[in-house]
Amino acid sequence: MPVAKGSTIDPARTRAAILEAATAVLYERGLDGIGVAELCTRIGVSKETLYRHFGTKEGLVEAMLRQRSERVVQWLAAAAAAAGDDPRDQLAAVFDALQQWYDDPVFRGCAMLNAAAQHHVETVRAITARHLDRYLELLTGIAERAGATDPQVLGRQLLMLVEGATVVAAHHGGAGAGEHARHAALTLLSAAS
Amino acid sequence: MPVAKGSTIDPARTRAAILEAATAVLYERGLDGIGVAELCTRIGVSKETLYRHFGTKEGLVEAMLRQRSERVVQWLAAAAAAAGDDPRDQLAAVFDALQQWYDDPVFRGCAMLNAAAQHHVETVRAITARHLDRYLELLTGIAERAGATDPQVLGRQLLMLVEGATVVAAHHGGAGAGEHARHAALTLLSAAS
DNA sequence: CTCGGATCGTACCGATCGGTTCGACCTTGG
DNA sequence: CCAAGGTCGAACCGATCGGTACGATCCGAG
Repeated sequence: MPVAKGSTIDPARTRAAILEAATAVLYERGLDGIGVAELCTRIGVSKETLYRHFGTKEGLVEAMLRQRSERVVQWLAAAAAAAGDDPRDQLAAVFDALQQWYDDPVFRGCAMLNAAAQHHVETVRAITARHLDRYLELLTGIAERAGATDPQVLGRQLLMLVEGATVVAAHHGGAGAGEHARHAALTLLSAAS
Repeated sequence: MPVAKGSTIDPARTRAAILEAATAVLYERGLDGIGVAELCTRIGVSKETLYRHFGTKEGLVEAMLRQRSERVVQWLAAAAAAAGDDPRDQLAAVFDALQQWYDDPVFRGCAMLNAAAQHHVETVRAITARHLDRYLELLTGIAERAGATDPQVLGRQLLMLVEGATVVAAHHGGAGAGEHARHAALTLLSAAS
């Protein structure tokens, strides 16, 4: 479906639609795995329009990574919040949500880590670092509420489990990865409080 | 330093030297972050020589990933073996070795994972999967010798910790990552036996 | 009804890509 | 001492890259 014909009611809508469609394609093919020309035909938009909205391919990539990071973190936070007040339930809910993600046929690992692995550009690496920051914040919060002796350290260990589970799921098969990681996380949580 | 002048005593030596030098450059710059021409000048070899030995840039990448995977796994296995007979000591030694790696200024994450994140080629993904297999084998062996109830599951959880620690160290700062992961690993090992 | 702007499609740009070829050189084995 | 072959450096190839320019089209606001 073409993004728009002629003038669109709202240019911002066009930008959002491009971002949405480009995210899917770039995640599937890799940032350097598809050229701007083919990308444009795939998402049904002209190069001129894309470049007016994002200036540069890098600009598009950055906008997409920012949006994606935002969404993923909020999604996990929501899953935790929906699990009730018990920090253990919240932690379990995070890994259950991750397992859901791993089971998605289009799952190809963490988009931010994939991007940082290929683009050594500073802004991309900064977005990835910020992404891990927000993960860490979420997990440290759970550790604190669970009364961990050292919530900072436990949070970081849980972050490693989250990222490790994602890596293993992406490159070694995702079946049961979330469950195994959840079990390990709860063990660490028990031992640390 | 040029790899050789005129005919070399041993063409295999040339190939090994190219592999060695190319590995460092490609790891630093990313597989697609440098062209074959610049790569050749950087490592002091002509394109013709490189192409005769590896046929293709992909061929070079695959050879380099295979060698690298081999070395990393054997290095970790050696570190574990050198720690004595106690499985706990062996596990701790693995994470101490990892911390050493994280502290290396040229550390840029796991080369296999980085490669798999950008090249969707099947052979590259296969090398990465095989790499994780060997990691898993090492860790499961430790879990078995430690008398874990379910060595397969514990091995996979330890694999997640290893990969997670590497990801965090690469993208979020490596200080203390190995120690935190080691502590978590020993906690899991205790809880599982 | 007209005007301004968002869009399309296409052609085009210079640069770089991976890969090939060739003549000259050097070294080693016979 | 000479032939064989590994190597170099540079030229060269077609393809593709990210990015720009332009005329045509369409739509909404006045």
